[in-house]
Formats: sequence, structure tokens, C-alpha cells
Amino acid sequence: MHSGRVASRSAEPRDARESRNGGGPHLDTVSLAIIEQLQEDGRRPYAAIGKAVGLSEAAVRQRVQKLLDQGVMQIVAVTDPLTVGFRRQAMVGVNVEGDVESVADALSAMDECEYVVMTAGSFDLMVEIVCEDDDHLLEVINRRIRAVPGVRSTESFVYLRLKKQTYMWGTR
Amino acid sequence: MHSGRVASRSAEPRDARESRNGGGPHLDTVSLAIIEQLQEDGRRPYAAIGKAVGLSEAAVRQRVQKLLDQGVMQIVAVTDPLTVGFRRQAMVGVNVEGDVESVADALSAMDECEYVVMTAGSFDLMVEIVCEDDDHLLEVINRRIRAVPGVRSTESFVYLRLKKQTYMWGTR
DNA sequence: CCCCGGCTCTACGAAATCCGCAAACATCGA
DNA sequence: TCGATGTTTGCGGATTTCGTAGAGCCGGGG
Repeated sequence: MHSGRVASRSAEPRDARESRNGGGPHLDTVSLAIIEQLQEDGRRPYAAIGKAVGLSEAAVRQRVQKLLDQGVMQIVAVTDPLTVGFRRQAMVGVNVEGDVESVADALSAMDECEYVVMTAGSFDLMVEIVCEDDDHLLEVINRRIRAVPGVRSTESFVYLRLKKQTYMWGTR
Repeated sequence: MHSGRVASRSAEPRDARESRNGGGPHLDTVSLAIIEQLQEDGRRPYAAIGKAVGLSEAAVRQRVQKLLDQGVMQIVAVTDPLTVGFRRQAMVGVNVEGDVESVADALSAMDECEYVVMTAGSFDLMVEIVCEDDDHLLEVINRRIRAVPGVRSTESFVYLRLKKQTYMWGTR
């Protein structure tokens, strides 16, 4: 019962953020607001989200489902791996000769690589890896990653302590 | 009805992963299993989790609440910022003179820093930053980060494309 | 040996939430 | 103007969440 109709989204000019998002699906202001709600609490009830963004419970539910299906967002538990028993974690900078994308795909296929991103700068790729122990770490870096065709060199940064980890860009 | 009593956790020897977790609270096998479930789907019902780990719905609920309260895990929506309207993102390697920890704290206090980790290697800190646009990125790196006392130098890696982002270390 | 405090689990009823569906509505192009 | 398409709303029933009370386990005194 939020006083009748909600103003049509297309009535207001498209939010600046909607344009040029790298090829992904278009996200309007309402979906952004929904994501923002779920960044604060991934289990917040649909009705509460609806009240916050001005939509019915069912509409929120359908939008959330679509965002999940499209891969725009995922609702998950995140932890500090070091707290949960993985004793060695590292960021690895990778230099590539040839096709960077195919190397990125190869690294993405590895379970131990939790995070893979193509970058500009003195590395072509940055990869975060999570391992059980030192032996595992050594094997992943020196045997597996360097064995990928196109990998020219790597540089490792072993994690000592995680200081911050947030996902609340929306709540600034 | 999982055949009467669940074996007391302390009956079996402590899981190897439980020890030496960096000072955080002790996590037994069951809590690990719960986290694993929520890494697959952060909204999975407590009853379903209970069936998977061999616990009642209420017990799962109480454990999850405690894990959240203790800060061991968070249940949140995660996205690719580039997909959601933030146009510039970068990893920044930082070299520090003096106390690394205090610099890490200062950087953690900045909203734009989403991820801060102390490392061993040619950088003392690695920081992931999320910005609206080029101007914002420039200001954060050149004015704010370099202005922190103790920061000797920085090197930036601007994100071109996010290839992988997972949180399912448990499901290997 | 017994009792007690602290902690965790189970049981269960009430309240809130989730879910599927059909109808209403908006938008857009023919 | 008229469909085609996609979204939102409004239900009712199934499911889940929530609070709480009581039981089981364990270790530390007395």
C-alpha cells in the first residue's frame, strides 16, 4: 500500500549509472536499490526490500531471481579463508605473451583460483589463489599456473592478514 | 529424524582445519559444513541446511546467527562493480615505511577501498579500490592513498575485465 | 560423588515469509 | 487502434522463520 502506482521507471531520465556497463544487462535504478539492500543483508525479506525500494513483494522476488539467473549478482556467505582453515593465500601477478583472454580462461578453470581479473599495468592478469598449505601453494604457483601456455612470468604476494573485505559500495 | 542423537562433536578428534586459524573463534566440522552450504546459496532455508549437516532447523539458525555476530562470515549480495555502474576499479600495491598495520587501518577507513590485505613480497599491502570514474580514481590514488603517512610508493593495476569471482572454496 | 553453571540441541506453536499464478497494466511497434 | 511482450500486483496455501522452554552434555567445585 504505497499510495497507488509507483512512478514508472522510464518517466524519470535514465540514471547515469545505467549506461555503458561493459556489455552486461541494463540495470535500472530500482534494481540497483534492490542490490544495495541485499549488500547490507543477503537474507533480508522481499517484503522489507519492497518497502524500501517502492515495489511489491512479488515484484522484488522476480527481479532478484532474474538478477541471480543473469549472473549479475550472487547471494553468498563470504569469509576470511585464513579464518576458515585455509592457511595459505596469495595474489599472483601474471605476465602473458599472446592471447591474454585464453590464459585468463585457463586460470579461471582452476579451483584454487578464486578471483581472476585482466588488468592494465605491469601485470596482464591478477589472480587470487586459496590453498590448504605451503606445499599446495607451491604446486599451484610453480607447476600449474606457470604451465599454462602463454604465461611468461609470475610474481607472488603471499597474504599475511586480511584487513578489510566489504561489498557495500552502494551504501556510501 | 536422523536416527537419534548426532555424534557429539567432541567425540571425534578435532578436524585438522580447526587448529591454527589465526586467532579467530574455533570452528568445528559442522559449522564449516554450514558455511559451505551458505556459500552455495546464501538464502538456503535453515531446514535444508540442517538436513545436509545433520542438525535441527533451530540449531542451524542459532549457529548461523552466532557466526554472523562473531564476524566469521557475512551473507551478502556480491556483484561485478563494473557491471553495476562503477566504471573504474583498480588493485593498488603499496610500499610502506614504518608501521604497516597503521597504514592498513588508514586505508581500510576509506570507503573506496573494498579490500585491504597485508602481504609478503614486493608490496607490503594490496588494496582494491572501486571508483565512479577516472577523476575519482585519480583522486583516490594520487591524493588520498599517497597522502597517508608511511606510504612510500604505490603501483596501480586498473581493471579491464573481471573474469572470475567465487566464494565456494568448500565445494571442491 | 553430586550439584551447578554454561552451552548447545531439540521441540513446537505463532507469526512472517516465500512461492506460484492469473489478472491488470505499461510500453512499443505495426 | 491493436496486439505482443514484459512487469507488477494481489491473492491463498505451503513453507520458513522466530522465540522460547526444556533436555542433554560437560567440566569445575564442594
